[in-house]
Order: sequence, then structure tokens, then C-alpha cells
Amino acid sequence: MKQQLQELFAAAVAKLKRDGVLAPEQQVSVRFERARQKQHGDFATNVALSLAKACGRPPRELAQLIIDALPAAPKIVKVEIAGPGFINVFLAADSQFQVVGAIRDAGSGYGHNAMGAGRKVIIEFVSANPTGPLHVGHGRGAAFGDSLARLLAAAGFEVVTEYYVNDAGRQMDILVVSVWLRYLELCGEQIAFPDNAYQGDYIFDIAATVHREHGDQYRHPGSEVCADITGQDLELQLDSLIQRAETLLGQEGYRYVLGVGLDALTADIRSDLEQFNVSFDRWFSERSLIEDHHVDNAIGALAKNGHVFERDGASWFRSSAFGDEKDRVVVRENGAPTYFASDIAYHLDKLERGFDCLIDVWGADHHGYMPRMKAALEAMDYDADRLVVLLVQFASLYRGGEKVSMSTRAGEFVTLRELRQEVGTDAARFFYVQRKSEQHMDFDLDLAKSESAENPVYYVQYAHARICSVFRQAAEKHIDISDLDGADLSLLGEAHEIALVNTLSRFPEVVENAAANHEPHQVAYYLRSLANDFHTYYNAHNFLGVEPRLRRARVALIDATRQVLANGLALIGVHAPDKM
RNA sequence: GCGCCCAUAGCUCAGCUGGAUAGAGCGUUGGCCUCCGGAGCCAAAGGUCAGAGGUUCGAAUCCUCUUGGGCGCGCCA
Repeated sequence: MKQQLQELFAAAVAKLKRDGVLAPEQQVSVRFERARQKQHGDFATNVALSLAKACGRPPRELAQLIIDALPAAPKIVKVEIAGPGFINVFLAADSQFQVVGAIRDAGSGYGHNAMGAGRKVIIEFVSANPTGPLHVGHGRGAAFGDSLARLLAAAGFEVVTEYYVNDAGRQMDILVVSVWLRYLELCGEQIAFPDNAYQGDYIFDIAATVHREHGDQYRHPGSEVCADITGQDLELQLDSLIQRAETLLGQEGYRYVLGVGLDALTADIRSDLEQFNVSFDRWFSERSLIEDHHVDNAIGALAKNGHVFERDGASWFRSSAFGDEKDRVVVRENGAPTYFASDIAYHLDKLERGFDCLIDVWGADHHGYMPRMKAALEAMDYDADRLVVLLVQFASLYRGGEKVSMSTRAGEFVTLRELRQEVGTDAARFFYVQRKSEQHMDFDLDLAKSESAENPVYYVQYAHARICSVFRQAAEKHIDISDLDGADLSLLGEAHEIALVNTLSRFPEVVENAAANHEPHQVAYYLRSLANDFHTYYNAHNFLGVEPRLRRARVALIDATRQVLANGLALIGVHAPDKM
């Protein structure tokens, strides 16, 4: 509808150009907004206001000229000038109800569009280090990234989702040490477990697996393991323990412990996310990049273009030449590539796989990382704009009015699993996705629990269940609601029906806007308002207990409503239940 | 010190990319059919859009400054 209006008005503007009212070279984009208030009609445009200055006429006079130049359109019943020069358009009510048929025809495809034109997009999100379970902070990124993927797919993009597994580097070493020390405790050794190793209970479970499978095979005397490592700096102590693990376990043993820990943690994360209704097309291993020499190749690509130099025994990428605030190390003095180096390789890999657009969802604490990543793409002759980084602000967690720490090492965080089990996946996802991603978020656990019954998600789901219930009632009471396709929609026209159908027809715009701006929260807000329109209608009118022709029209309308509720909920990964 | 994000009702948040009288939920107060599910509906109260300038027909929205909060500024990941 919006588009039809734009075409009509574009025609009017073209006529004014021919008549010399507007300069032929004048750039004009007619934009329509839905009127916020009923007395302003259905749609409004400010085109006369924005063009008034350029053509030297008062806005209201220009508005009249545009209206006079408008081609005939049966769907428009009235056009009027309002305020300083807005043009308000009033549509014929019966033409608006046609969307009911369109929705029922399109089914689950209603609201989808072709904006993406099949362009390939890869969305990387969560990508939490596999050193412990996901906590509620990760939940926000998961809910956001997954909803965004659904949204972009609905907008005609070819979407692939990926989880980048940081299975290389020091954190993995700390994991090995943590597991090994707990294992040694299980063997009966006296160990002073370091405060800065991973404290969580899940480390015991992994250690128990090692012990169960290999008994005392990796056992060494506690005195030997812990010799000479007291009294130093805590991080240095950890380094010493890592070295000790390497020498005492040997390469094979070390890799084994690492593998057990990594497998257990990634499997845990994966099942956790699946129960959160989030699944990834691929889990991409950082380690594989290093072992397959992709990291070397990426550094080579930078070097080939002359952007790598040596200093202090390390290799540096001259990212400052591309807008970064300083240069960055890619190969350490000890010969090991940095995390940044593998990340460059990872992004190069994504580009080489043919993705037009790379979307990274990062926690806000990584924002300083963006300039160097973009710099790397440019240095390898790629357009940096192909990388879109979306920052998700932190969720500050409160319990009983006090801020809760979310440190993985301390093991004191609230896990996503706990949240899910307490409030449920649907409520949690809706709660997360309601906030736009760049908004700071206060997540009060007590509140989330106590209000879970008040969560708007139930309001929306209830609307869906209620409609399903109407259909069940009809079947039970043998009320005829067949041939909805043949319903005479012109029988509709109550104020509540007009409000409802208006909201229904808005859905495609909401999807397009939400996808274009990467804002899933718009869908959540839309759904609330759609559910509100339905509940209001439900309370004011009877569907089944009216004469058959009107019944058929009304049931067709609520069937379309059910469809849009289901489509919208699907976009944010929330179930649309038949009953609650 | 430098950089990024944020500040809207008592609380948690929207505000359609600069539009008309700033909106929801929760909380508070008062109402609703013996009828398709009351996890619902209707109504009321609640605002100097952090503050000050600027841009223009028009600013919560754009620019500058100030205040207040979050987060960064590693050969960690």
C-alpha cells in the first residue's frame, strides 16, 4: 500500500516537473509514514514541506498543487492538507481488508521480502571461549544473533550462522591445568589449586572423566607438580604450571586432556544453545586455522602488500596506516601467532568462501577491536564495509539489588542454563530481544523470575493460543467455518477490525525495517501491539456466535492474525503455542 | 588522558532514521459481559526527553560543550 502511494505521488511530482513548478533536476523521494492519529488519516507525507524551499512556494500551496496533479486512485477516499503542509491520505476501508486474503494465501511467507536479493551473509555470534558454560551475558548475544539471522533470511538474504571456537592459546592451557589439577586431587594428591585457574564445578566433572577413562595414567606427585611455584606472581605461577603440565604429561597426554575438556565444554555449550532454540550451521575451529596454515597465509597476504614489519623480535601489522590507533603484533617474539592473527585468517577465510557481507556480533567490550579488524581487510584489498560489526551492550546482572559478577575464572556467574530453567526459553528470549542491542540492560534476576508470569511473551503467545482455541471451539460445537477463502471481507468494518487489519498490513514494513537496521526488537514490540489489537477485538466482539457470513469474515480475519503472530514469533525464535 | 556506547514516567524500556498532542509494560487507583480461554479488556494518575547552547518551517532524534554512568586503550582472548 505504502509503495502504491509512493508511485502515485511520484507520478504527481513528475507532472509538476513537466509543468515547470518543480525544477526537472530536483531530487524527490516521497516518503510516507503511517499516521499516528486517526484524524490524520491512514498515511501522511511531508513531501511538500521538504520541497517548499527549493521551489519557492509556501508548503501548503505546493501541497495543493501536488494533490491536484495526483492521478485518479479508487482506493483513496480523501486527501487533505494539514498543519504546516502535511498531506494526509485516507484509504477506503474495504480495500484495507484485502490483506486478510493475502496473508492467508502467503501463510508462513507473509512478511518476507526480497531486500537481500540472495546476497550471501555470514553471521558470527556468541563465540564464547570454551572454558566454561555460557552465562546470562552470552544469552543476550545468542538471542540477538539468532533472531537477526532469522530476520535476514526472511528479508531474502542467504544466511549462514557460525560459532568461532577459540580452541587455541593460553586459555586452553589454563583449562588443561585446571582439569589436570582437579584430576590429581581425585587421584589423592595434595594440590594447592590456584585462584586464577578455572574454579567452576564443571572442571571436576571433566577431571572425573579423565580419571574414569585413564585411572592414574596422568598422575604425578603433588610435590613435583607444585614444586617451586609458590610466592611468585599469580599469572607467572600459572605459566609455570602450564609448562609443568607440558613436560609431565608429554605432548600426547596434554593433547588428550585438552581434547576431553574442549569436547565436554563445546558439547555443553552446543546443547545449551540448542535448548535456547539457537543452532549454528557451523562451529569453526581457531586451531584448525593454525594447523592448516591459514594464519601463515593471512600474514603472508598482509606482508605481500607491504604491511608487515619486524620490531622487538615480533612481527607487526601496520594497522595504523588504515585508521587504527596503533600497530598490532601478529606474531609474538616466541613465534606464536596472536589471537588477532587467527582472527584475520578467519575473516579472510569467510571472504574467500564468497560471503558478500560478514556480520560479527560482539560484546561491547570488544569495540576497540573493530578498527584493527577493518584495517586488516583493507590491507588485504577488501572493502572494509563488507564487515559489519554489531555491538551488543553488556547486561548488568543484579540479584537482590546487588550487582553480580560474571567472571568465568571465578566461576560465580549465573549460567544461561539456570536462567532458562527458571524462566523458560521463550520468556528469556523475548526478554533479551525486547531491548535494542546498543542499549545498556539491567537484568534483575529476581525481577525476571517474579515477573516471568508478566512477561509480554505470554501476552503474545496467549493471543495465538486464544485464536487456536476459537477454532477448536468451532470444531467441537460443529460451527461451520469452512470456505474462509470465500469470506466476504466487506462485511468487516468495526473500529476494532480496522485497527487490527491496519496492524496486520504493517507487518511487512516492520520486518523490512527490522532487517535493514539489524533491530530484532522491533518485531517484539510489533507483536505486543498486534496481540493488544487482537485481545481488544476479542473482548469487544463475538466471532462464532454471529450470523454465518459475518462469522466467516471474522474468522478469516483472526486466522490471518494467528498467521502473523506465528510468523513474527518465528522471527525471534519463540514458540507459538496452540494452547497454554 | 584518548576513544566507543548510553541518559525518556516511580521501575524496566519503545519512539518508524527531523514531523503534528512523546508511548508501552510493571507498579498505583477505579471499572468490565452467566457469552468463543480473565495469562484478557477499559479508564485514571504519572514527563522541564540529564543540563546549556546551536542548526530550521519543526529537535527526544542532527552538531558542540557540560554533568553523570557503562566499556575499552596487551606480544590476553
